Amino acid sequence: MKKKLTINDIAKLSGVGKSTVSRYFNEGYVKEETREKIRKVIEAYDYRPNQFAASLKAKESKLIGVIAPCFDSTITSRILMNIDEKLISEGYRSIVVNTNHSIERELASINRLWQMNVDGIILLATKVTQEHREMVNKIGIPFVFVGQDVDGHVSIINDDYNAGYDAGTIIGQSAPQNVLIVSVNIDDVAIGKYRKEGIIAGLKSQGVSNYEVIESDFSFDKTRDVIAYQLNQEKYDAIICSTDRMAMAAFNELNRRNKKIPSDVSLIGFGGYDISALLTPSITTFRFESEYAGELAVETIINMIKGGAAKPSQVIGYKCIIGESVKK
Amino acid sequence: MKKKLTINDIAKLSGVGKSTVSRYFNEGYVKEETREKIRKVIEAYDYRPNQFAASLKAKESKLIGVIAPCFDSTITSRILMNIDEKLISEGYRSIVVNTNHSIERELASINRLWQMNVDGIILLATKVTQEHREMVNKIGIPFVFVGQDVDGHVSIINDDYNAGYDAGTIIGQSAPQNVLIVSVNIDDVAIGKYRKEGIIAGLKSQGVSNYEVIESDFSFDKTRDVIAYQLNQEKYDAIICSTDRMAMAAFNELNRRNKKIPSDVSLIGFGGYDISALLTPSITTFRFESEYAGELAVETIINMIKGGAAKPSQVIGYKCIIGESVKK
DNA sequence: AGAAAATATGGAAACGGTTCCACATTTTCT
DNA sequence: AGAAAATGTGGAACCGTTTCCATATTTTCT
Repeated sequence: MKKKLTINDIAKLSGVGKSTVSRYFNEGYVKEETREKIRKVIEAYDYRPNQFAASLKAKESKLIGVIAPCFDSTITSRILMNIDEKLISEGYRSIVVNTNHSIERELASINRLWQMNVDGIILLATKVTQEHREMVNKIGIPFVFVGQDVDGHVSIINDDYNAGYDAGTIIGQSAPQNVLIVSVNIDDVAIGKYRKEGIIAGLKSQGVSNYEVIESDFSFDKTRDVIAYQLNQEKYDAIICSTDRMAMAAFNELNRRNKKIPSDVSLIGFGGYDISALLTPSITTFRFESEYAGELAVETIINMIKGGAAKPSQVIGYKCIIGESVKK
Repeated sequence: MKKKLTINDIAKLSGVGKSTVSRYFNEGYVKEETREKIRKVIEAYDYRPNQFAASLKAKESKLIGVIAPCFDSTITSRILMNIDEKLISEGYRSIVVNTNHSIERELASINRLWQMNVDGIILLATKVTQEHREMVNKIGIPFVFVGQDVDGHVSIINDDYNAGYDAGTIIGQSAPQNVLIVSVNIDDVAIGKYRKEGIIAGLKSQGVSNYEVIESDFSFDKTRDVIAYQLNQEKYDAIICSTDRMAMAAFNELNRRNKKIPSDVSLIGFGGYDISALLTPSITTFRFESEYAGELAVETIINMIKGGAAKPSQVIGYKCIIGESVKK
């Protein structure tokens, strides 16, 4: 393993002081002539300054920590990709951490990122606890929550209530006899509360009051079990699922029971997963502008880093992708 | 923003030298009594040593760079998740970078990670160029390729030929008249060459020689277009797709044409995506042991870091997940 | 009991950069 | 032309750690 060159080596090789080389990289005064000498050496040896050493003395590390609950959700990867993209275009780098839905690992990750001197942290949140708030206050670096509204903190949130309302309305318009709403624990306030409340309000707006709410988690298997159990108890002709993955579980269970969508049962989901469009029939779903969420998160955090005042919470929109899964 | 404490502050606060505090963290001689004093201070102020500063002096950064072509593939997130998991359990951290399928960004990422002093890099590879080889040689840190066999370098590879062979055999046993193989560019040697060659050999083993190979990329849209075009030209009663996403494109196109699977056309894919099982009919697919690939990659790279001799390439297995998409 | 080994500790020198400062050279202004 | 301003440069200090070394102190051995 060849030894890595340092700024000192470059300085010697090009016959200038190390501070001049440093300035070369950080836009300080360097004469064109000197600049050229340094450029040649750097190119010849393909030298790159060590980021860690740089951020040790400089206040900025140009590093943003991004914490995600998982990598295997369409939405998550969509946001992640856009955060990454935008971050790079703004001259930052990202460190992505996967917590695999563990709250402890989430908190531990915040600490680890902090140790790494990141300039800020973006958290793709599902459940925000008191501990989160305390930790955010403690570390005192710019922090942006995506997906959950955390009062007193900066967050980028989906317009969950209204998307829910629209979904409820669409299902309501199909004049269902009995609606099953598959939601999640209220710990996830955005989905378990706002989205759900929107759905219910939407249904009511169409005069539908015959509905039942059951709770699942985001997993396919659990959701299918929960729905299967519920379908054994009672008859439904419409199912509203909190995410597309959950809608897929419903889809699967309905297929298994030979229920036709939408003639027997209408189905609707949230997320705008690509696959929703692939199924036959395709599933009506709500797609949040996650690309925009990623971008906005980056803009917001960079603004905070630069000392700008941040608005506490910003809402991103959605659009309905109409499929064939709702009865006319 | 509260000022971050340094090891010096901790040393003063607990009345010991900073080297003692350092030893406290790095298992050196510290008397139980002293240890206790330090522990108290650290806990009171919730101090954590700055990783960057640490890795500046110490040879190890305990950081592994992981480069992925995207985040939105089932396989990728599966591998990523396991790499992460295993890395943490081994006392390392990962820096995950998404290159969004851009070769330039891939090369740039290698450089960036190198600048960050990572102890090693794991690359989830699709296409490996000469530049890759040169760069790997240049940076001289442990490097593991996952998914592609790179001669002279360490790689973890799928048993593509045999999986292909089995797929070919299964389709071959259904005695098809005319088979369409949807492959990818040979730049992706693993899939575009070995997997394809395995498929063809498998078909031949069952006496099938009536097949055609077309080329697509990994995207849904392109693949559907390519298949649609081909179906306009000729009649096929079996389609073998190189990935499940591509199989989904075929699925979609066949549905659109009212072709029944498997009675009109048999369909088979690779990857073991969850959704393959959800479709009706479910699609027969080959699932590589990607969890194991992740683990193995980590074991291998840590072994290399510790100076152990690494075997050039290790093959991971697969299993066939039988669906209902192949005619008996 | 005395020597050798093991345990404990703090000071100082790295690590590879950035930045402050003092000073030299060039350009611009009146 | 001379002063002021802008440009250019190198040395030294510093960022927050680890590690080497010198030096105590304690334990173990013969």
